[in-house]
Amino acid sequence: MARVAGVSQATVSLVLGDKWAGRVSERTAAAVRAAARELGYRPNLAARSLRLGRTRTALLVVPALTTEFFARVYTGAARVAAEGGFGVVLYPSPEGVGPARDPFDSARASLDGVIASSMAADALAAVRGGGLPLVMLDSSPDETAAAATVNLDIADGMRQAAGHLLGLGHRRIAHVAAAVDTWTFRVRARALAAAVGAVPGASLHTETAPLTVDEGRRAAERALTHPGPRPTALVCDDDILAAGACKAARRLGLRVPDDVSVTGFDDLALATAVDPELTTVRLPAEAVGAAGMRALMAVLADEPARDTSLPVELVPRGSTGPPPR
Amino acid sequence: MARVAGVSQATVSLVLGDKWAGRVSERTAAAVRAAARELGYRPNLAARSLRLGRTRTALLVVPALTTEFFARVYTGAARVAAEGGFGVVLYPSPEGVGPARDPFDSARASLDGVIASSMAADALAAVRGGGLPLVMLDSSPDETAAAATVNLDIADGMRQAAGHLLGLGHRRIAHVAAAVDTWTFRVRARALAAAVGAVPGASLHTETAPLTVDEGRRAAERALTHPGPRPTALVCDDDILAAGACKAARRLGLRVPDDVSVTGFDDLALATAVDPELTTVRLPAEAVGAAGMRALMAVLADEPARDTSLPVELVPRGSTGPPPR
DNA sequence: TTGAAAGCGCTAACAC
DNA sequence: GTGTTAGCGCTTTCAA
Repeated sequence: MARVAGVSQATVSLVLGDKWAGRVSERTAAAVRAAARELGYRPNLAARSLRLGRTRTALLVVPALTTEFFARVYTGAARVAAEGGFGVVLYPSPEGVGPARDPFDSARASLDGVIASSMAADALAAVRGGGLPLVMLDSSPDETAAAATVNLDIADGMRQAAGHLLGLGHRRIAHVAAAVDTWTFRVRARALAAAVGAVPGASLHTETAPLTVDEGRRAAERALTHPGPRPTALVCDDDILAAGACKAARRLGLRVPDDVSVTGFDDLALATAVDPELTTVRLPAEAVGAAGMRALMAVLADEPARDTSLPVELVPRGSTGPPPR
Repeated sequence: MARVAGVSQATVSLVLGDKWAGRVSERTAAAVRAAARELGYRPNLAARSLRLGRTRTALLVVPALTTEFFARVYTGAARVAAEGGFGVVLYPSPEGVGPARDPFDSARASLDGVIASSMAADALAAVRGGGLPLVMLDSSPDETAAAATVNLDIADGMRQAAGHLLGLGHRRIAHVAAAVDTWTFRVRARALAAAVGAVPGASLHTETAPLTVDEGRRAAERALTHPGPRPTALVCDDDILAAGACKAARRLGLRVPDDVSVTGFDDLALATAVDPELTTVRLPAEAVGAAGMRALMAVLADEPARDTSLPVELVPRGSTGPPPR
């Protein structure tokens, strides 16, 4: 552009790169900017990346975007990235995008770093060995390969949910657990077991289900029709399962929360779309994405990226109440 | 890489680019591939883009990903893109990602083309004038700026929904309409009015609401408490609004579908998460994204990209039934 | 304060 | 069949 528009060539780079401290006269700088605006000039990113060897682009590895939770993680990451002049490309693992087996190929960009959810474990193998800085989301804090981790205080969230139910007087509790072998769900199971185990006379039964409404319903039906006294509370590993659990209860002629209480996890839009609204543990999804991106940018800038832990919060709503009788 | 690993340099390009028809010996080709695998060689995309002047990257402009519908559109587009060696970057307009006002900047990539939802109209202004091939999704078919359009037969969907209710005997119908001034919603209103108007004795009342559960509930409450005989069916512009409408009915002590029928639009996961499950019009979101990407790739290849229209389908479920008495 | 020149890694035309 | 070469648009010394 420059060569035509005004004065020089390298000068343009300096001006547009805000690196003209005392190297370019105010006059020429202004001229350059004017010309740039006039021509609608956009520096060629490919050339810049080639020259710099950095792309200012991060890869976000998530298990399918169609889960609102990860869509929100993306949103948070993208916001922070944009503020820092970075971009984010997505690698939705298996089910989502089909045959794009290679993350470095699926994203048509060279990458500076990777942010990965622990739930996309299978895709992680491919990412490892890329030699790129890696930030792990919601994973075991002693994750070794990661340059930094962003964690949610999942255990505390589950303690809050359990405490809420136990405080209401529930003693027979069933866990509708996600059939996903991942740190975050293992923590939920462990924290719930610990909380229930600490209360004399309280008992816990577990059913597992893939993360769909229908499977959640089936698992909840199993829990509610299991031989022996019926549980009075269903603790579900996420809101999707909880929605299924509510349907199960209703199918069995039970009212929520009068006959059985139900709790979820995540606080998706779904939680307030169902009736009664779900008591659930709110996970700050956007904050997770934002913190992940911030951590990655810090690592890339050789700043110390300390591990982050984000608090979570129980949101009591209509799906829980005292046990019957 | 090549220079070190085996024989030459340009040869590598030919082999890895699958352009060695009768120009490279089978032996050397094999050698190159072996070396590439050994070194874990990845061609530098930035350099390739720079050389080629094309990036094999498309921009998808959507209004916020956190709507499951657009997450699915993205998934479909990404799948087709990956199959064709393309990439997709996202530009979620306003609310989603904050200050990334410039789509060409927000996506840290140079772009070959743009796929835009008509619902992201505000962002479109920025995209226009980029001089890039543009594919419009779910927009007015006589959209001029677009090189191709992918449409849903929204009008037919609404006719099916209206026909379903009218066939069940409903005559007092209320439209819970999206407060979004966009082609797709204007079509819904028009098609519904036409269908109801064609039946003697049938009447239509309209309330509008922003696309949230809560606003849907409020609008439905207004519709159900409006002076005069109560509507027996609520036709909602999407599933989110329909979920709100169900809550409204229940708050007013009305049963769904015994006292009032409710229909949605989209067939999100939400539609089967609520109880009763929503009768709704299924929009093939992934197919929209896929068709959009296919059309864009065709345009970029100078192939004739004819406009596409995708059929939609009513899915009758538990939220509709005959009117009371 | 500005310009000239090199080179990032790749592809395509051309020479051998 | 294979190697040489030029050049994509940018940033960054280095000279002027």
